[in-house]
Amino acid sequence: MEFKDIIIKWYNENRRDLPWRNTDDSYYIWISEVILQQTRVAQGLDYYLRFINSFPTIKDLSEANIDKVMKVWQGLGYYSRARNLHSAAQQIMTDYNGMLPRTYKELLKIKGLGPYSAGAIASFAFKEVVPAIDGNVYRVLSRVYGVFVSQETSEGKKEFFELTMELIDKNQPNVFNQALLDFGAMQCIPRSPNCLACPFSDICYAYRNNLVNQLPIKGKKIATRDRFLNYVMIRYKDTTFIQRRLAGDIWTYLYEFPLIETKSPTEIEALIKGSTWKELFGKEKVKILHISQSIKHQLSHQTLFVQFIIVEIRKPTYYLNSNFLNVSISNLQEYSVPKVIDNILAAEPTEKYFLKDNPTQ
DNA sequence: AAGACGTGGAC
DNA sequence: TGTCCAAGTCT
Repeated sequence: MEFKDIIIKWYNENRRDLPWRNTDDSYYIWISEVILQQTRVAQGLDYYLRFINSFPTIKDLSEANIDKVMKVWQGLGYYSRARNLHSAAQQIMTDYNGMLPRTYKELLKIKGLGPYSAGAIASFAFKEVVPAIDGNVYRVLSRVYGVFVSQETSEGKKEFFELTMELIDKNQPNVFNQALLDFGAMQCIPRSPNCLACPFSDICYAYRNNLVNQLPIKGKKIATRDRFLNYVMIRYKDTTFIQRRLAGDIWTYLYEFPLIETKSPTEIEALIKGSTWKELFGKEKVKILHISQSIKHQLSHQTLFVQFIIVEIRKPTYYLNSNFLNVSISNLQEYSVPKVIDNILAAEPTEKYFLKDNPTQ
């Protein structure tokens, strides 16, 4: 049996039943592919269901408020995906007559779709004979065929693309590509794969040469830096102040409380003396209600130390009113916030500082 | 071309 | 506890 026959046979016996595989609608396949970028099925499944329920068509998505889209995406990470989906939907309405383009080449022009996703959509939805090469495919092919060039180099990308084109089943590229994905995700897994139960064990280069743990060749790891985020949750009557994060940093378009970022852990006394505090509050009286513990939150290449300072004011400054959104505490949940803020709001009963009968009032 | 961009599960 | 890394893309 050829490679394609073995992997498709394995797929027919082991495939996962996933909602985006029970549809031919390219919109749903598109959404699923974007959600699954760098994201496990278990993590993305609920988001997929909520997303297509909230935005059933491209038109719905294109007409939706970006804040609503971000709210549905809240907690999933890599938020540029949600922004790109939204703007791509508008791009498709104006430039593509409301229909997702049907070829790999045209799909590459859609915001948020790179070589993998364009190949996945082109093959899954439109049966185009084109590879859909992701981390799973790199891993399977590098092991079975002993490919030692890193996938991150342009040389490696070319080599894997050509190898996949040789192996692909031209009569059913959709089944072949999905089979390769599932095989990598379920059988040829990164650590401790069960090679004894593998249909390729007799031909697998890595298994025969005891190199399963050395392949695929992985790039260098990235350095992480520390950041210290001091959030000032302001109580003004039954409202608080938030702002939307701008582009150029983490969490673009998510909301957050007034932020004082420092280069090192900083005591409240120092924060009060700083310029941001003076900007926020001017000469108004500020009553400290609560200071939370510092929460450590790990991003892919930043270690965040996040602290909440809950304060009460009698009168907002002009600066506060003009630079922040004044929202009722009961409406706070309508706004998309980073996971770490959501976690703190859930863990600490912050609302109690906003209750009318609060003894501190 | 290399670094930025989230989060959570597994070991 | 720390490290890896998962259906990648963008700049």
